[in-house]
Amino acid sequence: MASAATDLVFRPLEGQDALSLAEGAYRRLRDAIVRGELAAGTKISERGLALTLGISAQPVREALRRLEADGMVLTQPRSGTIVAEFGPDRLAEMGRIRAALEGTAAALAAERADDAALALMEAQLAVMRDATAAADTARLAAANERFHALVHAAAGNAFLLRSLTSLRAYDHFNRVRALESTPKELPKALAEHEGLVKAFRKRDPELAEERMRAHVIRSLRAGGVLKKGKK
Amino acid sequence: MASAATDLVFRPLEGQDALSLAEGAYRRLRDAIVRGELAAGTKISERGLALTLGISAQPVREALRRLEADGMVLTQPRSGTIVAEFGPDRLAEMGRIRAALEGTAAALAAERADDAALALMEAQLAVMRDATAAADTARLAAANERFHALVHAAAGNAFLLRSLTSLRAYDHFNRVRALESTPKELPKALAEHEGLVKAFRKRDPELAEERMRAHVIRSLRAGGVLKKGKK
DNA sequence: CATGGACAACTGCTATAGCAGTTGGCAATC
DNA sequence: GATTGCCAACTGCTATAGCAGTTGTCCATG
Repeated sequence: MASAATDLVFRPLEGQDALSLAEGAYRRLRDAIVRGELAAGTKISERGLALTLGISAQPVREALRRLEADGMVLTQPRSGTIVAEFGPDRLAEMGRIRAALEGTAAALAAERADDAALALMEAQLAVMRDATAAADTARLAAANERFHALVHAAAGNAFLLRSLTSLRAYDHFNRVRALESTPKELPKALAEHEGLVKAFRKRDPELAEERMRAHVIRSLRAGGVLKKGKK
Repeated sequence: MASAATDLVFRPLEGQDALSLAEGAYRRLRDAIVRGELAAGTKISERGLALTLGISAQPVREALRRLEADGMVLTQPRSGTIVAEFGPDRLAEMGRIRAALEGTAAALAAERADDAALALMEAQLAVMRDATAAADTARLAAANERFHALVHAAAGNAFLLRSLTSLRAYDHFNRVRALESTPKELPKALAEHEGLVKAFRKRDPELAEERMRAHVIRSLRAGGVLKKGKK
């Protein structure tokens, strides 16, 4: 019998297809997991998945190792790999980890971002102002993503970039929800982003770190990932 | 001609040898890099390294992917892999990232550590008290390592554990240095550890996070990784 | 001497095959 | 009926071979 994942219909990868098969398999699997198409506890077989995806077992294995590092699957050596669970507690953990790392990234960005990078951020701010005024949540979400990516790039640390990219996936659970939750949420987030860039302009790492941290935590609360009472 | 890494003599792996070849290759390479035996910019070939280690190319490749995630090597697709550089700036970055993640781990540990885990930590504290009194830096370093590992385990997050384990490797650059630097350093670190456990006992995540963060940052300053003036 | 251009020797990446543990069920035994 | 041992069908892991890009060198050409 083939793996339980065999039945799954994976959505094709959009955008550039020049990716390696391992990278493609990683993204497909990651997306399938966060979308709930692969329930927690589902057994995953390297061979079975390779058959489903129409590729060899090696790239699949590589993808699974990355997912394991991301905390999305658990591998028992010589036994099997299963999809990890994503209860509220775990999502809250990942959110707090992300807040800490985003804060560090902001601190580094405040020290290093050059004028070109800051200009790009401000360009995204302009887009976000428009989208906020128009209440265009889809456009806003995209601009928000690009803004944070610019900060990560400005930080200029490979480990940090990689970690934050991995953590971003967990955000899919509540991203749209957070933006649509409250009418007050949109302008509040915009103001925080603007304050962030001001901190960058002032070259104030500590201020930038604290603001980014607070921003992420508050947005997580708005999405219900973090409880109101707790830090 | 074989790779430049071929000449290297790798130290055998101590302890358990039941590890997978990929895991073994990862540790060997990581240690060789942090020890400076593989200079920055050194070209690494999957095949060449496999030949040197006497294993196949697949485990080597897997090790290199992990090292890339750790920020220790850079891989240009279809071109080559080289050892990354570790200037003072980069080490400072990694230290700040580690401080942030250790802080989050401490916060989670404060919420979840049960009596058994706390007892284990206090057992390590006792060892550290002895070692500090005897100025036995080697014993102290080992106990210190175990103590932090206990905190990471108590946090109970796979991603966090993996990340901190990776970051720990960077600490090799200055670990011994930090402990031997000042006579005042040892008792100071001990006091901080004790304060940390008290915060755990009080179930105060915010206090634990702040104390852990301050502890890591101060120890990094003692080792010269972070400048005195900066955060 | 400077300049392309092709070829050979790399590189990372993927496919196939087979090894060695682990697991679960079925049959023989108590 | 409960228990134990065994065997077949898995599992992740590793080895070998070959693909497809990239790179540098050497020779022909201007």
